[in-house]
Amino acid sequence: MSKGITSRKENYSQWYNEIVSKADLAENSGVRGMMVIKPYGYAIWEKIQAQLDKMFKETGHENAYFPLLIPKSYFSKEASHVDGFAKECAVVTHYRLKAGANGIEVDPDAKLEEELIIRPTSETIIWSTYKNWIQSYRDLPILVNQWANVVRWEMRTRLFLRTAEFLWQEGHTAHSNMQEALAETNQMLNVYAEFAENWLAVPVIKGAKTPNERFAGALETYSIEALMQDGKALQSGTSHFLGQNFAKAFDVKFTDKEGKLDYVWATSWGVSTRLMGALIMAHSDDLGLVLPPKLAPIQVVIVPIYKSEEEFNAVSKTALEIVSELKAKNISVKFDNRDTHRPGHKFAEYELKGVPVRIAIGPKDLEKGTVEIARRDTLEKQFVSNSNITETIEKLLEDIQKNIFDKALKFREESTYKIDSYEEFKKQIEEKPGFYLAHWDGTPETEEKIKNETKATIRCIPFDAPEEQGFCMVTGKPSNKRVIFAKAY
RNA sequence: CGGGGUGUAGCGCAGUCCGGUUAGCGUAUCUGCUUUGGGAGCAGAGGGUCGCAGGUUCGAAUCCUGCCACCCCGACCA
Repeated sequence: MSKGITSRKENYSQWYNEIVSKADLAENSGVRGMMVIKPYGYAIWEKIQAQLDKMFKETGHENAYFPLLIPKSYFSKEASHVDGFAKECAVVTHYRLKAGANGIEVDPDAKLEEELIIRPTSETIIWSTYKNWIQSYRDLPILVNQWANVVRWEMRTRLFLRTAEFLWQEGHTAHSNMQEALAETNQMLNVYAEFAENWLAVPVIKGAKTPNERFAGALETYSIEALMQDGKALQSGTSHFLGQNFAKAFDVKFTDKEGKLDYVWATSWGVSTRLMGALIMAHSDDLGLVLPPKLAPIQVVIVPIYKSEEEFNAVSKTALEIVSELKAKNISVKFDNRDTHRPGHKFAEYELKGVPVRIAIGPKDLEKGTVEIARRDTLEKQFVSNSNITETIEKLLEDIQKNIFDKALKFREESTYKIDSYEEFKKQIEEKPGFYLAHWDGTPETEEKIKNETKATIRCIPFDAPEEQGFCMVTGKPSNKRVIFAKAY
């Protein structure tokens, strides 16, 4: 492994790529735009999954699984949905190969009568199924989630941030009335925000998308928006209020308490492996990945320092005692006893991989009855007496979790600007990318004009934006709250 | 799909303009010895369809033709 990585200042996107590859998170595969998630990266994703899954179940949801392939006819039932996804769908047209003149080839006799779409999202197959599940208000609500992969044929891809195939969860719920569906949409956005802030340690802004940025087929799209260290926004989770659009498209009606037929109300919500991108870009530094302790596959690593075999044995004895103490406290710990690498190499390696806490034990420590404890986020080191190790580490893990959140929040606050002049906006968003709070006249035309001229888009209309009379920075028309503009991933 | 670029050892590259030893360097790998409190040192070894297919030539990584792949920049997007 070559030493060091490109600094953020030097080349931010190269820095990102190097962290992904050198921290062993993922790599490109033989299929353009599709990634291999490596064991260390997948271990983080599993932790993300485990926690979200728990939160979904706590809010009454159940997991299920729907097919990967969707008949083209299902897909085309909801008009705006088709418009939104048509250009990035992979299509299955045949079901057999045969040996041909140039090796293996598609058997032209095995053409499918109806072509199948590889799901870019599952609303259509799910609503065609829900039709059979729902007759009465007694069948509602349906609160289902699925963990799955989806394919969107992206032209330009980046590991985790935009890949042609990605892993995600998609929740699909059905309700008997609008209020309940809207409440669900809100609830799940709150679940995402809580997860982002308390687990990923990434502060997010909750808000509504403008019509331009809405999910294809939704009446409302809510999102959580995070700010990355280069001043670009990353949409980190979305929750959609679908109204009765899909129920109408798939003819899903139920009989209410009064015996009247009505269409079912729907929501859908998802987060993806893109969260890994958020995690990386929010906290990491020029030495490598920085992981929040709550999601780190290895929370503590122990590096032995020794010359002779006797020294190694003595150090190991202490190390193994610490391992069992920490394990008893449910802290994941690795004792790196490889003899093939020297301590300095290991230090650098675990910094690159973002392990939150490192313990080094050598002969000098054994004499003094101490160990050296280093934290990844601030790089501070301290010597701690053997009797206080577990306690110190428990506190340290909490501190690190909190500290990286605070740091990210401070960065976001310092990179958020109120702006009223469009001229100023155009200049500043180039020089100092970040969140720009500005008045907007509410029209898609103005939003489009700003996008074309600056590449910045409205990330969301924040829920907590205070009422404030002002004037659209472009057209001068009246506006009563500020929206967030930023360049986005 | 438009514009630009690159394909040479696992990875990163030189060599290509101007054809000519056995295709080289860094790193990684393997072996041995010395090392081990911040990415070890020395010595030795292994590893190549030079993107693919044709052509020109006594001779092609190098020149010509066609094809393929990947990367960057745009249009589209979680």
